[in-house]
This record gives sequence, C-alpha cells and structure tokens, in this order.
Amino acid sequence: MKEEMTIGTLATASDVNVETIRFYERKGILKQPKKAGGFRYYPKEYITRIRFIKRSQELGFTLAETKDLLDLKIKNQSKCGDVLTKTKVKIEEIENKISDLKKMKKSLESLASCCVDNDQPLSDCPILDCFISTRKD
Amino acid sequence: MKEEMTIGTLATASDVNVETIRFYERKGILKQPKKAGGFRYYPKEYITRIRFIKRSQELGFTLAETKDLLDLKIKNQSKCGDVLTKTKVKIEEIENKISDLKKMKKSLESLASCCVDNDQPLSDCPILDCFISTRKD
DNA sequence: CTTGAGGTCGTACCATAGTACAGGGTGTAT
DNA sequence: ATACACCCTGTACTATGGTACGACCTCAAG
Repeated sequence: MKEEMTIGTLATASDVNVETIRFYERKGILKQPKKAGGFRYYPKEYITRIRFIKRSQELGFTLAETKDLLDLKIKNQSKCGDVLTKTKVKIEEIENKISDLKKMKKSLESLASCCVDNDQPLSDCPILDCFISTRKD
Repeated sequence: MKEEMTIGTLATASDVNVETIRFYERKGILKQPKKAGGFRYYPKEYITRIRFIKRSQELGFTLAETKDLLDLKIKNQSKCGDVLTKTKVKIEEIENKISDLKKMKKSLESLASCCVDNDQPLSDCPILDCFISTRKD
C-alpha cells in the first residue's frame, strides 16, 4: 500500500475540513504536496503537520505565529532557543489576557452586586447606571 | 447655545472615529438622529450612549450584546433582572476564558521547561516535539 | 459669492480563520 | 463506457469591529 493520500482522506484523518487544508496551503502554512493529474497527494507526515497546527492553535498561537514556528523547523540553522523565545512571549501575552479578564470579571461582579431587586423597572436599574459611572475616564 | 452637534464633534467628544459612529448606526446600535439638510444632528445624550458602548466592550460584551443591553433600556417593560442575567452569563464566559488561558499557560510552561539547551539545533528541540506529543487526543 | 472644512452615501478594504459553491476535470468501479 | 465520487481553481461569503475612500453636497466665514 502507498503511503499517500488525497486531500479528502487527509482531511478525514486530520479531522479538519478539505477547504481548511487548501486554505492553509494558500496561506503558506502547509506546503504544496506533489501533484499528479492535478490532484494533491499527501504523504502521511501531513497528518502530523496538521496536528501540529491545531495543537499550536490550542496553545494560543495564531496561524501566522504557527507558520513562523513551522518555518523555524524548516530552516536548519534555527536554534532551540528561537522556539523558547516565542513560547515565552506567548506565555506573557496569555498572562496579560488573564489579568485583563480578571479585571473585567471584577467590574462585572461589582455591577451585579448593585442590583438589589430583580423586578425593579429598568429605569431604576443600578447596573446600567453603574455601567456608565464606573467607566474609567 | 444649541445642545446639538454634528458627527465630527460627537466623534471628538466621544473619542471615537466618525466612521465608527456611522458604523454603529448601520448596525442599529445607535439610532439615527434627526437630520437637517442631510446632516446628522446629535443631542449630547449620544456621548453617554457611545461611552456606554465603549464601556460595555471593555467589560467583554460584543457589539451585538451591547445592542441587546441598549434595546432592553428602550423597552420600558424590561426588568432589572434581565440585565443582571446577562451580566452573570458574561461573568461565567469570562471565567471559562480565564480557565482556558490558564491551561494554555501551563502547557506552554511545561513545554518551555523541556528546553535545556538554547543552542541546540532545532532538529533536537524538545519543545517542538512536545508540541506534538502533548496533544490531547 | 466663493472657498474650504466637514458633512453625505456607498462601497471596498483590513485582520482572523475559515466555509461554501459554481463549473469544470479525474479516477475508479461496474 | 458510463456513472458517480471525488478533486480542481477561483471567487464570494461568514463573523467581528471597524477603517478608508471616491464623488458629491452643505454650511459658515470672509
């Protein structure tokens, strides 16, 4: 049996849409495989690559960043530290997002605590008032 | 002095782009003000409304959700509890995002700790390997 | 009354991450 | 040999939150 597959088989095996694979190719994230009769034929390593992309997204990397990571892999003069740096930058970004979200959560909680009576008409709703007055100017 | 202003003045006063105001109008988030000679003339309440929208975004609400909030305000049979409910849903969403981000961060940190030698060639980079092998299947 | 700032509308464009589809070509099985 | 599933390219469309621009119009000052 040949180790190659068409795009549909790869898509099923990788659990993504056929269109997504073509989209990644257009974006340069997946390189064009050999073609025969106009059809793309993928070696099974592509399953691993797509898995990598998906994992990378789960870890918070954008497609552009994922492309960088994969490009590093291709350039063989790349050093492990290059990847470590990108990873550390991403960790910081995530930390910032977490702290922003925590601030939001606190603001919303303090808004929620304004509300003493659910059946109050909205004209007297303290939450909406707080919405305005708690804005940092 | 009249309490009305043109779109440019409103934009400056609200610290948003003129185009943004027109965009909000198209989206139904801001209602059309009275027009004279084709020009939009805004009462100053619109400054408060745009502030509300911006504050709402800061709090993690999308424009669609902000529109819901503002629509609640308009329907006078709305109850304060309606707003409280939306606020609580949003708090939960934020909590979920935070926990997702924390997971990402942990994964990245464990990847980073794989790297023992920055100058290692990438072919031996443990981070990239971990990328694949730590994927939850 | 002319000029220039700032208004109008409609449409196109940006990033992000895809999805959908028309109109055609190919590959394999019966 | 023909059907049918699958593939091809290219383009348009989705959502989100805007930004930018051309061509034209209006208002206020000098």
